[in-house]
Amino acid sequence: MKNYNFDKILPKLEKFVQNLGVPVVTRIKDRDFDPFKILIGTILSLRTKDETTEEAANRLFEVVKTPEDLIKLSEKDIEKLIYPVGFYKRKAKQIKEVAKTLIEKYDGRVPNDLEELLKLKGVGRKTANLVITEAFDDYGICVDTHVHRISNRLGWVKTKNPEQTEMELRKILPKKYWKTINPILVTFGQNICKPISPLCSKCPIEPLCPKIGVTKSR
DNA sequence: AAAACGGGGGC
DNA sequence: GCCCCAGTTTT
Repeated sequence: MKNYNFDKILPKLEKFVQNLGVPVVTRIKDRDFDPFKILIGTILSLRTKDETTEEAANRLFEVVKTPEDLIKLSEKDIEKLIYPVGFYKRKAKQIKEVAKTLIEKYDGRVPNDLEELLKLKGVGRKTANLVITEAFDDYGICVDTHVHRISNRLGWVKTKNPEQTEMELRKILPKKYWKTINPILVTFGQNICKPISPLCSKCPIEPLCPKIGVTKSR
């Protein structure tokens, strides 16, 4: 059995990011733990900065509380509400279609099921797993580019895309870390273990890191 | 000035 | 597997 050092690394990183002086990224602020708002907010957040997402989500949710509210709006109206986010035209179309599907197939509710979530337009593995962990407090592993990159650098996995990373982590990562690995590694990845020129000299787990694929500079 | 960026869809 | 998307920040 390979020694992944999860119990050495993850608790240490969790403490480290908590003491960084920046908020630990959760990607979900206060959405009243409403699965619908969490799902829609997550779609809006794709490839978009947190503050921008928040601005758009707050505007949208002032008007829209339920899938029924959302399908009443035209795509143009939705575009205006969510405007600052990237891909706003596509996202406006997607979230309206998601709302329609929720009403037609799921009685207006968000399913707590990975496969069902993945059927929704605009929902991929990252979004679906985030909804499962955040909205339902259930077991999922949300693999974004940070989790993917760092899992490879640390030698936990040897994969070339996030889906493969998720599948490998499902086999090797203790369940107690499934929910927290994303916020921990995202915050760590933004501040220390960056894609290019990572700050290894400031890294608390540097001695444990084989630095696979780490590029000092371009 | 390029490239990257907190993915996902369509092909 | 490859290409596109939209606007901002890094390099």
